[in-house]
Amino acid sequence: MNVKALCLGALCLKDGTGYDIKKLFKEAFSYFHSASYGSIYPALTQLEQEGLIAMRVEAGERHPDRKVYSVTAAGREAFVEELVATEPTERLRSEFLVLMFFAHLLPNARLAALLDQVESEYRLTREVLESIYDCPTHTAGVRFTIGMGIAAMRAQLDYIAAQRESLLAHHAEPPARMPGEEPC
Amino acid sequence: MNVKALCLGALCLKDGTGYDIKKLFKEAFSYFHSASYGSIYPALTQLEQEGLIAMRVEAGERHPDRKVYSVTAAGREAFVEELVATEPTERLRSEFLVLMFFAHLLPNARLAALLDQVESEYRLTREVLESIYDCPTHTAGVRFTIGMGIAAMRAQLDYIAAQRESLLAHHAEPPARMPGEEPC
DNA sequence: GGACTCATGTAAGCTGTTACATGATTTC
DNA sequence: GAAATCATGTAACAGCTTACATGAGTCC
Repeated sequence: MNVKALCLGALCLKDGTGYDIKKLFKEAFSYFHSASYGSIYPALTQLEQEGLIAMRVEAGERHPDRKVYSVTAAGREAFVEELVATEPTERLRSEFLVLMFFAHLLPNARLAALLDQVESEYRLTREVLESIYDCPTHTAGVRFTIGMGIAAMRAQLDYIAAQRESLLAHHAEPPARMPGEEPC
Repeated sequence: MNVKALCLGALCLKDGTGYDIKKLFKEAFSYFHSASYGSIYPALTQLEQEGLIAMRVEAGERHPDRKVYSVTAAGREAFVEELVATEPTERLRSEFLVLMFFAHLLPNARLAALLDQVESEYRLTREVLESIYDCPTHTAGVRFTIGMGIAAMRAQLDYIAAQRESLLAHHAEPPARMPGEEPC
């Protein structure tokens, strides 16, 4: 599922502009996907050319002109087809865990700062997700994704809190390793 | 941190071939990063040209010739510099959660199958991580990353188990929404 | 007056994947 | 005899990000 398909999906929920879709990526989608204007606007142009979405211009009085897109019947059908064919893959890309993997190469102060930073980012994400969880307009599926994010954030925060002390205390100690022992 | 930097990092742990590094990505790194041969081999060529790693050929008797790379002093320095300058960003890209977000567009059977599939993938990941957790050669940092993966997998498995019934029971029910109510 | 929000787009370029190409050895 | 593991690489392409370019309105 690329950005194009996700824009189509976003418009299946509600008509909107490229700007609106970007907001959706920053808010509801943010825990599991992201996209920049540089991919959203070209995607919308293409979708329109393919007849999967339709565009109307709303002249602005107190704001710039908006190009409001809405999904067509063909577009809705195409999106459902795409959904059904999509495999539930996941991939995490965490520079934080890369840094932790090589923690023995970092100064203690930097390590402590990293943990602080990530902790506060996780906390913020958790708070944002918690604040939108209870909205009555959410479908069960939407609520499931938000809840999944909250569960992950909580577990990761608990884990960091539990490990912090021992990690900083033992930092820079070489691993206990017998001569000739093979790494596993 | 791109694949090139991570190859350099891998060689800071232990000399090895491109094939060995790919194995590291499939095993120890797999929870938080990935890379294919198509990016690893060109990265090694470049790193060698830059003098950050050195290559020797081990003629194979019972296997193909291997190009074994090892990090140079300059390479080790460059890697530490890169590490210190790296921000602890994270991004998840989950097609699974996209599918769940649009669950109301999927048939019930497909939804149930998705949950089964993801559950068994999480369980497998958790088992693999648990099986490598106790190795005495791990640094504290490496153990932290493995533990983080285990904590996340456990939380996500618990969450799916807790939500499954109600999700499938209420599936396809329209969200309770008052006329004129704005989505949030 | 400054910062933030609303609003749309392009172009260059980075990064990485997939598919292809090859072939020996080892394990079941 | 089949499948998996070991081993190296290239080329085409997908896909996305960053930086640039522009400008009005609104809130503090």
